[in-house]
Amino acid sequence: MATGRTHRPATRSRGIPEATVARLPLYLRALTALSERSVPTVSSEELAAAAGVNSAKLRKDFSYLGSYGTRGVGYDVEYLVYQISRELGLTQDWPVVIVGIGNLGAALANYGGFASRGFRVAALIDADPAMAGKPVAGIPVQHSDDLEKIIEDNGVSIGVIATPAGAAQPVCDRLVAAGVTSILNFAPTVLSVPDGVDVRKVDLSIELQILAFHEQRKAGEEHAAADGGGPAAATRTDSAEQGPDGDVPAVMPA
Amino acid sequence: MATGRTHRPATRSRGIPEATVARLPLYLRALTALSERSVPTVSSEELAAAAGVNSAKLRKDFSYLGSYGTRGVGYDVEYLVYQISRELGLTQDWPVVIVGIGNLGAALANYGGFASRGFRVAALIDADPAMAGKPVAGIPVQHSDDLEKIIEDNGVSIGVIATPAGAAQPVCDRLVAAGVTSILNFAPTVLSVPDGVDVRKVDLSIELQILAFHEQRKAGEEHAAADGGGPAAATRTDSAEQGPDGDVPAVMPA
DNA sequence: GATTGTGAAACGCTTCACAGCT
DNA sequence: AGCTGTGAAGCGTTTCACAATC
Repeated sequence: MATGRTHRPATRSRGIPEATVARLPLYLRALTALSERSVPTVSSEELAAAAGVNSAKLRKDFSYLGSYGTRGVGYDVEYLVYQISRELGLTQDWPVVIVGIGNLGAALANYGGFASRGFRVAALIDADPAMAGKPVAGIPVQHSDDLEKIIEDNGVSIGVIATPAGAAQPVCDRLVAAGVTSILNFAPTVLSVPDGVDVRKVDLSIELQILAFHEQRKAGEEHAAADGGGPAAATRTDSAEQGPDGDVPAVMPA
Repeated sequence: MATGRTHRPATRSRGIPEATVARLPLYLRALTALSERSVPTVSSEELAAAAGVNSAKLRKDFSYLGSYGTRGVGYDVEYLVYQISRELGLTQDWPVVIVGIGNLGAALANYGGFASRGFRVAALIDADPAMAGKPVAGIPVQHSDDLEKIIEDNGVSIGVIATPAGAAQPVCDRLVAAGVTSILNFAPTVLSVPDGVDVRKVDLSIELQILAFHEQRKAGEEHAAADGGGPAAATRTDSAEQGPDGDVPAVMPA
């Protein structure tokens, strides 16, 4: 029994808040860009602007990782890249399978951002026999009959589902049964998974609907725009938050 | 003058919390499925399970929209579908342009979830002259030289950016200059936009990195799994949250 | 008896503001 | 003088628990 916590108090893994975890990849991207330009150090202010968050939040986030900065100076770029990579588990190689090689699956297979972050597309899987053997992004597509074997042979623990909605749950079940414990779901369905499996989902249509909501509001609000006067109008909001990142990611501890 | 709030107290548009707005599409999807099966009413418990949230949250969410349920009975499915659609602005037609017709852009163009939700792909735009005229998802690709004209002619206010990272900001600037006020960004960059423009972003690699973080933790935690005994092990977590939905969407009021 | 709608408590995240270090 | 690291306050969200309603 040990601690006896049945449904986990909330997902804060070893003291790092989920909201912070969700931003680490953002910082990492900004830092990588700085690193490529051979910038040696950054202040929280500069890095925050590059990542699109505010500096107090960034400093608080980093404080959960440890004291990696130098007061009066800033953060060492290379050192931070390493620390964040390590924290995210990107110093190791993650074999990933993509199931469902339609337009989206192909796009994912071709996406450069994976390889550069420690993710390796170990296999592409599709249910269509006509696809079998056909190379996509230089990787031959394999038939879904062999899904279990592929997972086991490659030691895959992360699976990406890019199938139509109807196929997602069966595919998910097979992935999990074969040993996958993290799933990124692009199919517009709620997946049921056993305890210990994490699911994250990306739903393209949902994002558009949220935009439509705000867009609709704008149309019905032709006043605040006109009365503030002209001057401070077209200023860019460089450091504002954007997108579904100020997450409460709710990674399903399941 | 009016209220005099300069930088918006936080993005709660007309009393509906952002977190709630982000879940409305989820409820809508579940309700649509029930509607297709001709289910007349649902309880908060049932609908919550179908949407992957808990029922208290769902009831609270609906309470912001009004009192649309009947105590002792539940919610009328058709009525709720209508109310949520209206709230999200989906009863009107939203012309959308997709810029960058690579693998991802093509996948988006072919994605069925748009059309069924009031979104209409008004145009596909790409910078490659070789693509011009080529039909993708039945829509001929147009050259980006004509971007401004396309936006204006079609009255487009929502743009989707699926270009490489380097092209995203220039494309964004042109979209905004031409009148687009909501942007869904798939390029791995932070976009700067003027006030009044909303940006949401979807970053495939970030989602995987978050999964990797949790995956790494699992590997170093071989104890809670083994000692709880066998019985209650393989139970499905049907109603748990999943993915980046328990959002604080942080739609950039910009 | 069942189920909604909602105050109030609990929780986690963000922001402030400044002490502490270089 | 400059910038980090962080307690404490402020806010928004979730959850609880029960009165109101059918």
